[in-house]
Amino acid sequence: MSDQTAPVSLEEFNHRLLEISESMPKRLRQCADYVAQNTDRIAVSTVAELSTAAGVQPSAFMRFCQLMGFSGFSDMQKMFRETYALKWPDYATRLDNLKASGADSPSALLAEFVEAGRLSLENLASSINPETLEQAVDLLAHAPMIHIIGLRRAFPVASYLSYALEKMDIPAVFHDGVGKLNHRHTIRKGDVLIAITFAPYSQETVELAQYARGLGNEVVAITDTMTSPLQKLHALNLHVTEVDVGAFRALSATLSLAIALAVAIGARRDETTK
Amino acid sequence: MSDQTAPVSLEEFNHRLLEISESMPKRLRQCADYVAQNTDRIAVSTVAELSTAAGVQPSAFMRFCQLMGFSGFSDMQKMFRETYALKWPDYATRLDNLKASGADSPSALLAEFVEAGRLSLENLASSINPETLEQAVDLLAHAPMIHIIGLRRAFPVASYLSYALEKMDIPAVFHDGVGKLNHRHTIRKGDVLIAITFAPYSQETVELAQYARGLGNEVVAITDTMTSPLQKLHALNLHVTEVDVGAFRALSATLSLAIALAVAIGARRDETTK
DNA sequence: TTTTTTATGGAATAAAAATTCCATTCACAA
DNA sequence: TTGTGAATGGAATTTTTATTCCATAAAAAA
Repeated sequence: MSDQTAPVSLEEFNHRLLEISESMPKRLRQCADYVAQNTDRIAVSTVAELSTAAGVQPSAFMRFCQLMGFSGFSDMQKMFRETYALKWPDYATRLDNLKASGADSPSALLAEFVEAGRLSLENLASSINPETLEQAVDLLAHAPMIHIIGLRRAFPVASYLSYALEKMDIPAVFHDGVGKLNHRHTIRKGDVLIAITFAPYSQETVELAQYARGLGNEVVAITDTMTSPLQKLHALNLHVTEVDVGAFRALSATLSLAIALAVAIGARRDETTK
Repeated sequence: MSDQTAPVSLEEFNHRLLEISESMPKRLRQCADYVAQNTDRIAVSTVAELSTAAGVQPSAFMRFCQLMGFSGFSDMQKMFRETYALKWPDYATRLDNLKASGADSPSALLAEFVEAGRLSLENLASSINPETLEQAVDLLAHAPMIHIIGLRRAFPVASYLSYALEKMDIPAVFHDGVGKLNHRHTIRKGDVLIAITFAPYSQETVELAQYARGLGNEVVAITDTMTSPLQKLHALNLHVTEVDVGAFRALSATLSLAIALAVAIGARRDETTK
């Protein structure tokens, strides 16, 4: 079977997986990759299910189990079923555990950000107005070119938006501020600007929005309060409230909104080109 | 078998259990009691195991399953295996409202990303090992300089990390790849590199990590699977599994981890300078 | 007490799943 | 190109697990 003794814990399992997945042939590598991403499914699935999901034959999955040091699938599954009980205390308990490591330990802090993220996402789900979102998507899907600006704290959001649009082959200019170079002259009639900014509002972002508006272009704003300076410009406002942890925020909700916006634009454009 | 339709969720199951366990004969009551206390075992056990543990015959357990409204044990187990991973609570209703706007409307899409984000955060809370995180913070808090790299999809994470560290006056170099300029020579003895990359792993990130490791520097990796190439470098691995929506992911969990890491480093440094 | 209904245990059977085996394909070296 | 060994797919077989059935025991009703 195998020259090595079988892993008896998740750590050992992962270690072994890493060690040998490099040198595996194609099909077995597929198993390794699938297993690495879906470790939690092993305890509750059959070889047939797993092998199908991984895109291989049951017998190939079998060989994978043996390479991992187990006598077969059942043997491997046994390990997962046993260790599974330990990971089960539910989410609330787990958060408590993280926090328990000490009032200001890194894991307690992480737990707070996770909580804040969850709350922000819930807020987002209830506060976003489907019609406004719809309008924004419609506007952006028909724009010959989309311009994106977001600096400082909003920079990650802007860059992710650019990444997503680029992936979908949607023409977009990212006004990233590198070298203080200004790309404002790339804005043409009919183009739409996505401006992302949070208090304290960044000067450059507000100015670019004003400039675009001055040319008669539409502006979609992703911002945090109703009193944002972008409001005055009659920009189409997508309003996100993030829950802070101290002076920091995790941006979970803002990023989710951004990526949803991007994918929706992509989908809409596909429809209209058909 | 049963006049009633089978429960399709944990709530329904518990409700049913409560409702009928009163009127059950001795052995079946034993089953009900055992199941009420060990609900989590159902998905990963056989009838034989469960009936033994409950102190009854397999056939008795069988009858119990049927009384609960299932066609048999397999049918009941199926429900538990399916709900095993996804047991998100009742804000689901609000999401349903968003989805109601139409199957592929922007708000339905947003709802999916919100769900995915929440799941990812829950995964993060359970999969992060407090000790590993602690080690990473310790390492980074004592570094004379922190280097950060993360490109493509990981770029927003890297940039947010840089932003947060800068806000806290922690010396950091962001290897942002602008102009393909390479800042690798700024890495000095004792510096620590934070490398962020997800499949498909970006060449530049892996190379910088290898370079740093070659100089004898520590590397903290934020990555998605156990088979990441950074694993081989014996980097300190912080492992995040994001739930995808189609080909896209919202980065909620990764960003939360990043910001928690940054703030923890800041806090730790304040302590030690006192 | 006797009869009837209900519950129970355990063995027999059916179904499903794991595992093995072998013919075929593929990849590499000669 | 041809030969050789490794890798793969799929069907056959074995093992495990679920399910049914029925004889017996217990409880309830007559």
